[in-house]
Amino acid sequence: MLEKTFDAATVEPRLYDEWEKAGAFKAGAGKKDGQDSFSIVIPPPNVTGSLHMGHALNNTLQDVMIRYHRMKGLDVLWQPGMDHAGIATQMVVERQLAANNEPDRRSMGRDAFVDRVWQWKGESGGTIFNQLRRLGATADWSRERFTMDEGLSKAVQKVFIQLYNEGLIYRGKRLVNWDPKFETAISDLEVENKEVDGHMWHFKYPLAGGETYTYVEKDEDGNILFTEERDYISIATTRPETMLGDGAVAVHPSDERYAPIVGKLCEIPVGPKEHRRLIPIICDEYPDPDFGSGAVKITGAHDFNDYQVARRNMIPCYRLMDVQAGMRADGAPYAECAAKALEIAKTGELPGEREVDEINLVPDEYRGLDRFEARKQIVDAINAEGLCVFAKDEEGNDVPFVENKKIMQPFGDRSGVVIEPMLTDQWFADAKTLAGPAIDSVREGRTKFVPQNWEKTYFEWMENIEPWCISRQLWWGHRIPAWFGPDDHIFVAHDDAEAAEQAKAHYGKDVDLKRDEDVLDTWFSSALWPFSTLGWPDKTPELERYYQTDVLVTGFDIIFFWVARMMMMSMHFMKEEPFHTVYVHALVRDEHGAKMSKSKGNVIDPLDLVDEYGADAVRFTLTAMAAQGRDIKLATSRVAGYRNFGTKLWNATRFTQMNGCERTAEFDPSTVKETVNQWIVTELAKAAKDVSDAIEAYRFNDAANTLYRFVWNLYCDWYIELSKPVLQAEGESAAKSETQACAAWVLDQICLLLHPIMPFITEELWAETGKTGPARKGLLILEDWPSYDIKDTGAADDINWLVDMITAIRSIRSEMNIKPSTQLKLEVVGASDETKARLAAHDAIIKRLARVEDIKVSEAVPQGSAQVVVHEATVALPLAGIIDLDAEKARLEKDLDKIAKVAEKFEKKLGNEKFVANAPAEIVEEQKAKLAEQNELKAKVQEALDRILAAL
RNA sequence: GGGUGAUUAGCUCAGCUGGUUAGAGCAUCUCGUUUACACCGAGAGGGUCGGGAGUUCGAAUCUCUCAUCACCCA
Repeated sequence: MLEKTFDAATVEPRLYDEWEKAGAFKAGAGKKDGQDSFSIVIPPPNVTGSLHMGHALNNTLQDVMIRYHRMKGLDVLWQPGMDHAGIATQMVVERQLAANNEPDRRSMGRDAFVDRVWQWKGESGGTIFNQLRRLGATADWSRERFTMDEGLSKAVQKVFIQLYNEGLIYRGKRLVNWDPKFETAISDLEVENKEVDGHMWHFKYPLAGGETYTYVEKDEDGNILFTEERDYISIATTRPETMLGDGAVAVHPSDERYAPIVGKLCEIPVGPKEHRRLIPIICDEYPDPDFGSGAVKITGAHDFNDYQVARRNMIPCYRLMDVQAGMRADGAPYAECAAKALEIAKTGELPGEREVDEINLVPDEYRGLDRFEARKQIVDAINAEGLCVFAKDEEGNDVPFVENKKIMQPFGDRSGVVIEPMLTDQWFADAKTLAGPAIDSVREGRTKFVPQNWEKTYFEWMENIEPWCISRQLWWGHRIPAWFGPDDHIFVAHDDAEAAEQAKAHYGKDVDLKRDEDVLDTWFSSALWPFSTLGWPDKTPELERYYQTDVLVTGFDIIFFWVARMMMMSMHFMKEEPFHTVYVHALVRDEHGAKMSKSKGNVIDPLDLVDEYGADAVRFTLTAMAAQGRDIKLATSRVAGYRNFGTKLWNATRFTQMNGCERTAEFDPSTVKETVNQWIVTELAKAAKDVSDAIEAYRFNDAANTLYRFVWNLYCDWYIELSKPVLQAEGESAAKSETQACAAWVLDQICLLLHPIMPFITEELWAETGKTGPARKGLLILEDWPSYDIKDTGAADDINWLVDMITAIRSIRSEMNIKPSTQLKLEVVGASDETKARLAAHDAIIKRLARVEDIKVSEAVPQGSAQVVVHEATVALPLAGIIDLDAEKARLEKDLDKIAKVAEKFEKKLGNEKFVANAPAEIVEEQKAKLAEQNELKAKVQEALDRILAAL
């Protein structure tokens, strides 16, 4: 006999072990001959990561599909693995070194540090997989891959070399997002733009040689508002320290105010007086004439917009900062550099990227300062010189004009420090070219997004894709297979020897080569995931069998990271999409819809939920809430509710055990005789089809809700209750043994259907109910997904009538305050032959469930009865002297009112000529039938009311 | 500023291609040891589907518009 409740905490680990021992997670476990494959590659979690709700949802849905398809007999592979997370992992290990007072990364050297990272990985990496096991995830752990393992590294190398040789990877000096804490380039997806309090300073850039012009401001109609003779142009900036690197001042071509001075030079109002730099005033579409003064300083090396302007207009980009975002302290003294810059400004001739980069325009006194300290000093210096724009304070004094305003500032999502746009040498992949086929795949429907609207986001991003900066200045990652000759000529090769060979051919002699220090972006290796994990570049049977994979399951916040990159690389190297479907699920938020974050303290740890409610409840909750196109607001009450659902099923099984419901080998659902049994098997077949359809259509919530309804509302609330009179009758009968077998059989089917979502409790019940009756083949996890050939015998009509009858009597009892213990007598008036037959057939059930001791068919309603209309018949409860006639009158009136309202709706509809003329005939018929039904009901209730009125 | 999505019972949400008497769970109220289950059962109350306009015989569902909120990108 079962315990009263399911003990998830002890059962779950035991079952997980059994599954694993049975080899149930292995690729192809339980596959049927001739069946196709079904494969999913896990979106690789980060080796430093631990399980959060997003993972829980993501992996639950994958596991539901995996378990479902495995049961369907497909050759299933769920390929697990992790990525090496360059920055995050390096950060974790560096922190650990610091905490242990060990030498830092630089003092221990690259090789020792990388060894140390591997050591860390061996000890602490991948905790997330143990957490996924607790959720019941059935990935094929024996095939776990890691982006840094040998095979995947080989794939990365091959891809890099091939793309380089195809001209799709190149090296160049570009503006990239620079993280000064980690001292590496990062992708713009790793940058978080946040609104912070900032300042906007307004400064005067004096015109060269003391020139003046008439500054005129006009309103929309051309009326002059303000005129002033000026010897400067006014600039607004939020970053005064970058003024040192200005290459120009730009104004909009349509801006008449500055038309007189376009093409002239102006002076940057900072630095030693004798070396003030002159820069040109140019026209460009970029400045917004209505914003600030309408004039914008152009600092190509430190701002993405300025960079574009600089490139368009041949303006030099002067780098001002070092790798830690301190002001540069290298190179020639300021005087020398400033002179070179002045020369460039005057001639307009742009030297090479390298030469420009050697010019350090940071004045000597600011060299080596932190950028924020430099900012402060520069502002002070300009103000002291009176080259700021002035405003009046409250007392009418002139004060420097500084606006306090919100500005968007980029932060590194890992480091949390302000990201600096920085001109550096990096490797780039030609994402635009690679994106082409990937865009076509989706446009031509070879890969579909579910829900479809995410296609738009995908296109948006892919069509505006920028060159992908793939190099990182880190030590942990795939080192770029490129060597530099003495003249910086690049040799891309598989190893030193090959590079040396290439160099020898190039130079005609042996030379010293220096290998590139940089590693590749983690996403470069993740992009290969769908095929590299299957063994590419080798031609493995796995690749043959499981590529293309079926579906990628991911959150929308990560479409760019995973989907886009996997699509690009797969199309290029495999010539086939990595997956035919991308299922994009929601973000899990807290119950009020706020994003879960550590700082808010509203994080729900999925493992805490598993501890408290069991993995099945957590899985069911996430599945039931995974409606397409909506965020999940997770309330723990919901999880508790689904835990209760599991207990309900558990206890239903317990009931069947107590009532001799054993499985029998010969039970055949298509030949059951009892109406109740016919009904439940028909409903089961319907539910099973709905569940299959829902899972295949990625409508996971529908699958969960269908099961919930079937198990609780149909099987437990009605089937079991309706079966009780038969099951608990004395002695043996055909009806009893059929019902016993049927109840057990349906329970088996429930276990099968529910297993993908609630694997543990169903497996446990499967074992429990397997202790009697025919022996089980094995574990539930490897059982066959059911399908049924059960014809509808129309039993549902009968049962619906029965349910209506019982509910009506219960309702009346409750409303008339009849004690539950009171046994009533029932008189049914105006019953059709069918109703009479049903009354006879279900006599015992009605008596039991409605607590009635006697049922008879009568000609007339007895005086002083409570009455309720069930279909065509009036059910009278003779309660003369007991019932409150006024209350009964009120009840019937209320009823009547309700019916009248409904009837009115139909009448109105049918009274509309246009409706009758235009609506499909079947709809009109349906409405007519409904109206007739309501009218009939109304008449009966009216009669009942009349009888009460007569008795009053 | 651009984009996307949301707005349905007190709360969290279903409601797919327009035809339901607008549903569920939780919460609420009343009743209940009818021995599978109080992590339960029975019954009940509760919504002019964010506002407005339109298309249509018919709109929670389609269109427009406004409002509020959220997220993404500038």
